[in-house]
Amino acid sequence: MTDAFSAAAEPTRRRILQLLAASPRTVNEIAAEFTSTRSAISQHLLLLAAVGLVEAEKVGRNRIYRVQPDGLRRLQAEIDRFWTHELDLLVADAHTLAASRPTSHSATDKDSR
Amino acid sequence: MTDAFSAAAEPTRRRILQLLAASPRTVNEIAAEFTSTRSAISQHLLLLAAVGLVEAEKVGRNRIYRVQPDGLRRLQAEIDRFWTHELDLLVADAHTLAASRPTSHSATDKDSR
DNA sequence: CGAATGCGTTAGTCATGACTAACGTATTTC
DNA sequence: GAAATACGTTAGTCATGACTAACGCATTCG
Repeated sequence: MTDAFSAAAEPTRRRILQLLAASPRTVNEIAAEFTSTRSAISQHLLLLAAVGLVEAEKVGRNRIYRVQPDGLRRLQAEIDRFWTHELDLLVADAHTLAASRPTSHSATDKDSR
Repeated sequence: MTDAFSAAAEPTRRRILQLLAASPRTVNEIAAEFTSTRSAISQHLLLLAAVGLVEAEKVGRNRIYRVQPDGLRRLQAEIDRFWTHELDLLVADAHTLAASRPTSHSATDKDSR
């Protein structure tokens, strides 16, 4: 697991990143948002730190984790590189198709979201 | 593995999606781009089809895979939902910081990429 | 009709990731 | 200084995913 894309894709880590983006937190504060143990969350945090998506600041006996903006920018670059021109065109096609065929299954599917 | 985000994050599947976005292909044509067996690629394709990111059209004894634009749109929506307002702000900060502190560690780190 | 081709399927292996429990360490509190 | 707190660390389990090999089915070709 060396790339930020794969690291950020895991559902638990996605939530962690969103929590930390809202505001930096300690490990216990983060773990309080989940049902699994603090150890599990700590390991997720260490992984996120290993790929440079978060960083920790030790203050007293606490470790305050925060998102690392530069790592986040790398993640965005990875996603952008994946989201090639062709993919973009296909999505655009999906939009126009959904607009022109409002009664198709894709349109109802869109409503349910 | 039910969400498109996790499914698309796997490196091999990322490449498959990009290949299919450029143009639809048969399983053998796709497998030719990789070192692993056709079976492995086929299973990746079935997984991608299961989450609705690709679809197959049977023509003769070939199965032509193509990206499913609607599924791709769902993936984009998932990524957008992950990429919250806060994450966006942090990335914007990274940009301005990189511009204002070109000699900082983050700037040299950027150069090495 | 028999051989070859294109794929999906299945079984089984191997590596890896997510997790818990127990422990060790630094720091604060009393 | 002893207990409590906040972590990281380690070991070990369990589930899952990536993969190969072998097989089966349909389709095309000779």
